[in-house]
Amino acid sequence: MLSNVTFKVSQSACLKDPTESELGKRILSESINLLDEIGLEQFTFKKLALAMGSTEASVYRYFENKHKLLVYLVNWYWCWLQNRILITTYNHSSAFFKLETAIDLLASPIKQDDNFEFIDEKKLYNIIISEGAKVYLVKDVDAENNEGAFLAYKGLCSLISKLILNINPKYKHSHSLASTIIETCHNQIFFSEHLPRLTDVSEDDHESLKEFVLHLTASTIQ
Amino acid sequence: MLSNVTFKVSQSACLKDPTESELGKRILSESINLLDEIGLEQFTFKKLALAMGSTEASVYRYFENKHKLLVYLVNWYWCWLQNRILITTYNHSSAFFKLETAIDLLASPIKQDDNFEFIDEKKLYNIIISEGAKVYLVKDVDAENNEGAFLAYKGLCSLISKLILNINPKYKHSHSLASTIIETCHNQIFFSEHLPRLTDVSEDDHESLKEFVLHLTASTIQ
Amino acid sequence: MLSNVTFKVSQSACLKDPTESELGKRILSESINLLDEIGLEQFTFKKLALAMGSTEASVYRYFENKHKLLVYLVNWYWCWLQNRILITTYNHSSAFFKLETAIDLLASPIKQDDNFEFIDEKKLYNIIISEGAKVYLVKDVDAENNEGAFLAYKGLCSLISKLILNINPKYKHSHSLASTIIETCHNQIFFSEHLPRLTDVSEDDHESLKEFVLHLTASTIQ
Amino acid sequence: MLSNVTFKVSQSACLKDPTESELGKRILSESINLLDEIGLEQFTFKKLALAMGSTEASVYRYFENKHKLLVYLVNWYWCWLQNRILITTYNHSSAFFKLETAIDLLASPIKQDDNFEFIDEKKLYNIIISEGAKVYLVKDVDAENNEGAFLAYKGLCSLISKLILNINPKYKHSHSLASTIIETCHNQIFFSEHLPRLTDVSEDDHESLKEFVLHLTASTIQ
DNA sequence: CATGAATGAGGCTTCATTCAT
DNA sequence: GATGAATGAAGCCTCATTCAT
Repeated sequence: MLSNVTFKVSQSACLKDPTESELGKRILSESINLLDEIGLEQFTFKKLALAMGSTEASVYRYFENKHKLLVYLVNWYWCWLQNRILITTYNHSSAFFKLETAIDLLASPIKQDDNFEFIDEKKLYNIIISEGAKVYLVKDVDAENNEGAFLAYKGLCSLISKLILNINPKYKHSHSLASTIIETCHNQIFFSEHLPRLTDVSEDDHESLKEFVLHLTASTIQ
Repeated sequence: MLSNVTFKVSQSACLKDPTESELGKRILSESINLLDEIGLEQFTFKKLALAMGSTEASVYRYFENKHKLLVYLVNWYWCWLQNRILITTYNHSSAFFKLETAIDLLASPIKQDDNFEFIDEKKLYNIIISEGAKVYLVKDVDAENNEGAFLAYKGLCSLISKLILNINPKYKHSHSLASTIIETCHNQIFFSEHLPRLTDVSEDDHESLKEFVLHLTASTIQ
Repeated sequence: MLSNVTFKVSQSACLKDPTESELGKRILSESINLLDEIGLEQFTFKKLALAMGSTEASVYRYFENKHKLLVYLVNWYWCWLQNRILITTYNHSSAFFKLETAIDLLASPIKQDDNFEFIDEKKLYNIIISEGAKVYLVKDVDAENNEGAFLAYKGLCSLISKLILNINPKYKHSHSLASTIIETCHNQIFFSEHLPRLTDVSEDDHESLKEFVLHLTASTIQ
Repeated sequence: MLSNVTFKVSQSACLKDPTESELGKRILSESINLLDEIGLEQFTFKKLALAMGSTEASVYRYFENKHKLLVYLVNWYWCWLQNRILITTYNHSSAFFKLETAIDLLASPIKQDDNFEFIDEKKLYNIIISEGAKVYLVKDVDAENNEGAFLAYKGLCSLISKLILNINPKYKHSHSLASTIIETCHNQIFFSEHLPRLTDVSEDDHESLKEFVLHLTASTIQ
């Protein structure tokens, strides 16, 4: 069954694979709850450990620091999304349909996925929207990049870029457009929830967001 | 003289207007240096005070915390930009030219402006690109919004939105497109410097960035 | 009055001169109590702050870490001793008497000195004996040496070395003998208290220690 | 064969004889490497386990803590040295030659000894010089003494003391002189490497060190 | 016997802030 | 108004140790 396809998140973000132990999975699920609730700035391993009924030291066995933990979660999302796009478009040949599917998935909350019962997809989507950009907006982005922290993002971007080029092989800015599509989907949702005067999208109106991004994309590629 | 047009940054971000004292101006100029150098996460009032040859207590007279200081600086940029767009397009009637001018200004480093000798515009532009989004990607964005922290961003967005509507009064997503233009300009520069596989723009190739954004904008509006 | 002669301990060991504030003096006197009581390994700034009724943060304003604090105290001793030797031998011309005086002072507990009411000289002497060598027996001894951490020891050693050369200008190992005298005095007291089979000196029998060291010194120089 | 003479290090320092298993020998050899490299303060069982490719728990089966491990290594040195002195002087009758041999061995790096291929003698000698005193300069020296932690040092001291008394049976401070000889040899080497103004011995000039100590010893005994 | 996982405790350090001058 | 000193709280991290296999 295709939906059973699984994936490995880059191990560079963690010291020990959290999906391979009960404690590790609890770290993931509780950190998603806590990040969603209090945000990255207020999030600490001490609070996480308290919420989990464990200790900071135990968390440190899995993740060097909270930034690495966020990198892991965001990578999980990027991997999951790329996977989803591939699965959903598997039997289709229309490049346009594939691109539409990608935008659809980007603009909608993560579908609950029973393969990952330790991930609350709705909350993780909120984290992506509110904290996602912070994985790269840091001073040592270059060092982290060298460690492969953004390979999944690049993979996703490359996938979308190829769909764009399938539609119009002569389009010059396929990578830029791909990353713009990704960032815009998340940004516009954030704005719709918190700064409505920066968007025309209403809160939870994912259809409208999709329409905006799809029209922008289609127009740009011609 | 038009170039003498000045502006007031929203006072909600600061306890005391930093432009009205020598110390205040030194806080602004040194914090720009330091933020550019070490980034927001590593930036503290202690380090700032040390760099200034002053004390933390003195900084606290002007800004409640480092986040408010960043809000002040980013607001300064938004005000300055809106101002620049207005000045540069003052004598022109073409809506398209005006929009092109806005994109040009967004995609280029801030021009050194002798009215603000305490601002190093090149460094501030770097800060906008690397740290700008962090002013709103916080848990208490709604509270800050109520205090008016983002009025300047909304003003800028509204200005661009109107230019869009001047060109095509029927376009449905003028605000979304406006904020997308703004965010994309900054994002693509960041990617060009740190994550080149997410963009087609080369480092410092502002012309190429402009071309991408302008084409995207024009295509989208029709 | 000669006995009023004072001195400044090298400031490289501290961030802020502890003798110039009440808090600083309390740090010195309480750290002497605590180091004497529990030893360097068990000593922490947290315990010191607790004993002082203050906070770790306050201690950190004066000393970077416990090692620097020990360096300060040991330097204080070396300065005090050199001073004492100079004062006590001021009016004398016999080099041999001077050397005898130096050994006498090295082999005896520090005399209570009213110029430094915040120093418990008896306890500081215990610290010198038990912890003194640890100021240089560390991996970054070379870096600390460059910062001048051992200038006072070198000064003391140089003083004794000169006394040796006054007695026998042809003696080849005056510096080695000087440092041997210093270290031996402290070592033998430690052994007399804890490992009596390594010494012939009985506990608190400073006369016997003096006799041993003086005889060794005199014989060696001839 | 005399050179095959072996010895047992006091078992009080360890929970399980490290020389009787492969893992135990690797603990010894890797801890010598690591102590030489980073010093006792920075040394932890975690780092040791990492360097060995083993786990902290495994190390704990052999040694209670890093201090006990150091005690073991230093005792090994003391036993080895006493052994060496005995072997080297076995066929000789001159007490003076024997004392000279002892000083020679104390003042020189440990000779590589093929009976102990898991001991890097050069590095162990460095550890003795830099960390040796720390085995007794601790608060619970008396308790450790009762457990027999310093029997080997006392044995070595007693041996040298007897050589001294062989030369001059009336000398009053043979134990003090013996411990002074031992400590001075190590101290002067440390000074020659790190604090040259405290010694006349040049780095690696073991001949000069021997000359100094031998002259001091001979003069003192008469 | 050896190991991998987990943890309680505490170390060191800095932050953000207040107080007194 | 500006500053220097002090501090409470908390962050981040590591250590030493135990447990279960």
